[in-house]
Amino acid sequence: MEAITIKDIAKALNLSTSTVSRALRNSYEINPETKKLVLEYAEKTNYHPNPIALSLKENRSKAIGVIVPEIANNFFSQAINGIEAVAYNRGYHVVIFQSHESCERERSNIQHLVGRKVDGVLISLSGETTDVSHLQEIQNKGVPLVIFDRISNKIEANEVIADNFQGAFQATEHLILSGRKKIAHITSPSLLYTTKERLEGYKAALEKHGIPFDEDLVHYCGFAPEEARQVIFELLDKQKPDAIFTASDRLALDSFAAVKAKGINIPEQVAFIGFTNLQVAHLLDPPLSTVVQPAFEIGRTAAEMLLNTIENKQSITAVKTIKIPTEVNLRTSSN
Amino acid sequence: MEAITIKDIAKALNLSTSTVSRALRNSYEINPETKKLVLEYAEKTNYHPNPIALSLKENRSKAIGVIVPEIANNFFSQAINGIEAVAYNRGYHVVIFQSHESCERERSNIQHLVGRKVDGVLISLSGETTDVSHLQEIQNKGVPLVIFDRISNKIEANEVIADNFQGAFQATEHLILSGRKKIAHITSPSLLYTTKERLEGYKAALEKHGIPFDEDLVHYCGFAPEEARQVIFELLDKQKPDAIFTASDRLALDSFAAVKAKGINIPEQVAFIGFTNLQVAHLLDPPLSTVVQPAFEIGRTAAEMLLNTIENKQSITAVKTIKIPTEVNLRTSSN
DNA sequence: AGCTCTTTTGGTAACGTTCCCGACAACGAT
DNA sequence: ATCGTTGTCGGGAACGTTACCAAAAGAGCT
Repeated sequence: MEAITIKDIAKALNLSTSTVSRALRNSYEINPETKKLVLEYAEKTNYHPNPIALSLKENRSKAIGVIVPEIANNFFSQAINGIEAVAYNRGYHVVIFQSHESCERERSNIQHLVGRKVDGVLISLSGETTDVSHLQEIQNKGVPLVIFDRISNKIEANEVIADNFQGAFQATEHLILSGRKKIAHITSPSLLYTTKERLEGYKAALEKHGIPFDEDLVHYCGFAPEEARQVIFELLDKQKPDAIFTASDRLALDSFAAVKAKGINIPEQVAFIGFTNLQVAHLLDPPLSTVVQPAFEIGRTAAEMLLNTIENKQSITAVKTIKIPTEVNLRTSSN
Repeated sequence: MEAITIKDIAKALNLSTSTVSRALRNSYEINPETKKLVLEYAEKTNYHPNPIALSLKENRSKAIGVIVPEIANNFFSQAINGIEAVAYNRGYHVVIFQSHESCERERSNIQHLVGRKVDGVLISLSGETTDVSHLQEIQNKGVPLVIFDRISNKIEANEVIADNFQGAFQATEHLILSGRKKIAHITSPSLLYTTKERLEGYKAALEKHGIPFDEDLVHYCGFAPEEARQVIFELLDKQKPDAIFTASDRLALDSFAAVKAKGINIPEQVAFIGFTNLQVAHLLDPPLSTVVQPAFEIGRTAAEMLLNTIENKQSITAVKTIKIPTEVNLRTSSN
């Protein structure tokens, strides 16, 4: 039950492999009758060209690679759906890998993808990644690359991001306008690009409304499961904020749960707003205000950018960054 | 900036390709000095063997393929994490594909995977898949295969599933014991294996407690976004159930939202329990009772099974089905 | 000296495909 | 009749790697 090859067809029809090859590609220099013969035989025997042999010869694969930290994260799975939507329409397969927030895994994934000659790579950096030499390397090799959401300023590449500053600014300003003064910000590791942008938005809103920035109200959380809980507990005991603004899907949930576990009323005692793509936000108790990133559209845009550079509709040298607006959904949790 | 090959090394060191190849594989029949020379040069030039060439030659790839309907579904992303955990430890890459509940996409993904010579395939069937000839085909070709969660009785293969019957039975019985009599069951398309099993569990619980089975209380929902909402609205108007038991992640959420949108109190007017792996169940309003599938463990078990057959620690012919217990988490929504 | 036996290396085919080059008719034009 | 042209086809190399079969040289033996 081995797969049939071009050689098998050639032998069966008493032709040469080159003739068969050309017949299958519908070359003009093949006799229509021969062509028909070959095509019919191929159809009958369920012939499929061996993509590996093709990749070896042509150094391409009609597939693009996607590396995200964690598909269980709503933002990323939605972004992937955006990516698949355009890739599929344009005839590309999408190969999905997770870095699990590990730089080593990320490097290994990159290795695997370029080794297998994907035509391009879409990546959102792991929370551990500071050194981006692996990206620089594939870029030097000429592999088209687009970084989305979690980008890095250590490398010049095509990028697609949400307007994190705007989202954070709006969220914070909303909390201020609803009368809150001690607004805590629970956020991701400080080296992430998104972390910085959101922090800036947060600061800018404070400044605009004359509220002094208090370092003790900002807490960076790693990816350990219990970390956010601890941080929130401590925060509620010591700084006693009257509002909490969290970055990231994961932190929003963990923090939300922690505040409730402490028996603190939302929004009466503490207002809450999260930077998250949770689809159940409106079903929570109380319904959670969110800053939503246009995940699907980010994925779509990034994939379009990548495919355009792959197909040379877009020059590789002129890198650019596309910023997509975020959306604020106000619900009960923030008044 | 092209990748370096064995030929390049051979030329540079004035050796034959076969010698270089053997030196790199640390063959015993190579002079230690030559070996050292080659290894050092390879290290220096950052040589990596071309996996495509290897696959072409050896018909394998040290990668396994996973096909799931939708990674945005918690159950599947958790299962994938289980799969990756064992695959990574055993030196395999995991290539993830989504069928988006489309049989055609599923077939295309299968094609791509076997074409690219993955060493085995893990799959959970799309909601549309009735004809499993594509699976039969790859099984005939000798590609190791494990089906998990959404299995099919039209093909004999290694399978890993949750104990859907038990979960549904327990959920239904719990609703009965808490005094409910008109228990609706909102479930997935009837052709899915999980649908049938859960329905059987539901029926069995009814029967045990002498409640007649009412066909009108069972509703099958497709994958359209608004479908569950419509079904719930109609159900609440006509049959007026005093409890709802839903299958699947998606249906639990959509139904839950629909009931709330109708202004019906949970659990006072209608008790609610869902078959779901939602991580936020305890944060909902009211906290949602759930039957939880051991997603991670299902993935882990399936991957182990697959890798064992790949590495011939397990015979291909003796197929078996592993069933893993579900867990019931009772919360406010069901009293 | 002639023989076999190791040790170490090289050459080549093969995996499946495409592409370049050339071969060989048949044909019309000079 | 000779010459280019056109239409069809086959042969071979190449992509990067490994496996098999030789081959050469030296060592040790009778």
